[in-house]
Amino acid sequence: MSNVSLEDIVSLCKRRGFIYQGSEVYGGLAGTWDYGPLGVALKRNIMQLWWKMFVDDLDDMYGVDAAILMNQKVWQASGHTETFTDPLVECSNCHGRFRADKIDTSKCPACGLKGTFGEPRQFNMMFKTYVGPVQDDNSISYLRPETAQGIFTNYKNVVDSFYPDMPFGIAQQGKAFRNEISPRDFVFRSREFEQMEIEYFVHQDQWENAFELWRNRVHDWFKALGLPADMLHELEVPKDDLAHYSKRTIDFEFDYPHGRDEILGMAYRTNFDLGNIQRASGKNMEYRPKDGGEAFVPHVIEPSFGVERAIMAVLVAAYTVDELHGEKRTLLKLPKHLAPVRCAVSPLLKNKPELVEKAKEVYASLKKEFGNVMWDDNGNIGKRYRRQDEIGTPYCVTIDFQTLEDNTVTVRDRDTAEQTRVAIAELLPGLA
RNA sequence: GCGUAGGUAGCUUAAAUGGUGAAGCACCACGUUGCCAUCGUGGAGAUUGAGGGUUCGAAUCCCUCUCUACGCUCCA
Repeated sequence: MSNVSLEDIVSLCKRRGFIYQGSEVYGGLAGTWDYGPLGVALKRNIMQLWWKMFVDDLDDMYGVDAAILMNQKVWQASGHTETFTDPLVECSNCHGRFRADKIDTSKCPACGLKGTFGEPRQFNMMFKTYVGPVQDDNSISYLRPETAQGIFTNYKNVVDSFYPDMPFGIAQQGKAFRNEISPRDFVFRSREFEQMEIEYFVHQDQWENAFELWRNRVHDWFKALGLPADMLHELEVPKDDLAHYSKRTIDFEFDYPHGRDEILGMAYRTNFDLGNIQRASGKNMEYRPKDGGEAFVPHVIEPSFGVERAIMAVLVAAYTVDELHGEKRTLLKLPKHLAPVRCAVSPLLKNKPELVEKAKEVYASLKKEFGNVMWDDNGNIGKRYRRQDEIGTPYCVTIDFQTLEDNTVTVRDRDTAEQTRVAIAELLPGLA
């Protein structure tokens, strides 16, 4: 378990503009969260890092961005339509829940009492909607409950356009929607969330190699997020618990404030999905090796990342309370490439026009270079430092009287609170 | 969805058996302040989660809804 409470994280996120309750002015909407200025910056930094690590920096990866609304046949072929729309009944005594079409509803199979079931209700994890003006069975569509199918449905397109060597992968980032029974634990389980998913296509004989390859890449990812190894755990999902199409799954877990829980999952899904599409669509999903070898329907390794779960882990790992000059201080020790604000610029005193003017110059030049630079002349210099500590700004640049004489500034380090004098000309490369 | 506990200013908390809703921090303005939450003055900010009811009078009592936390349940 981590030593920070979920309450601390939620409070800081709201107070400092990271994450707010969705629809808050109207009393909220369960399972939805809105990102404020700092939150969206952190989120984008994380997603961009992922894209760079797993698409741009690799030779065997292709990116896609599929539509959220998909032909309902996608969800029929994948099994979601069937498995997400069961009629359920609940026992009013023991609260056991059962498929109304699978049991004798006159008696509860769990507690044995009679007449405890009410009317069966459709329990549908997929958000249903109608596409087009006519609302009938043919126009039904769903908000995707996972992004993976958008990759599978484009597998053939990517092969036809690029004819990549096997193995190769397709990556996608995007929203997914699930009507969770009980959203819980801040952004950990919500009804609208963001996934980053990869389907890595291999010949069946190669799946174990690919599994290890991605297992290592996942650990590189954790390292890039600055997550300490002792807060991360691999859970080898027991054979009995595996989905019927999976031969092996590892849940990567993190020590969240609410307990040890999944941060991402990695599954060997065999050729279940492409096989389903081939059957349902009648299109040939076979890959023809360039060397003239036998054609085959590729198997896949699927590393599936949750953005919000990564954000939460990053915040939890970064959240630190220490003591500085006899005062308690809260800081986020975010990796600097993830920090929402790269650096803050301040005049030592805001009522000295010559300091303010010089500081504005420095601010403008840094802003031009990094973009995410914050101007702060509120209160006194100590308060500004503490405020920046709390949002994880790695550096604070202060323009003082010596700056006016020799064009040097002080750069104050978030973690050590140490200050060093740096020539303005050296500032850009120093902060990069 | 079920059970339990809650929701008071941006945050943290006060408000005796129903009787004008406060404070600290944060925020804004002015002054002060030569390097780690200075000090002073002034200001703004709350139909007490929403809606209804009881009452002369409701943050407080009742009902409905909503949101959050915890336990079940659920969980590609």
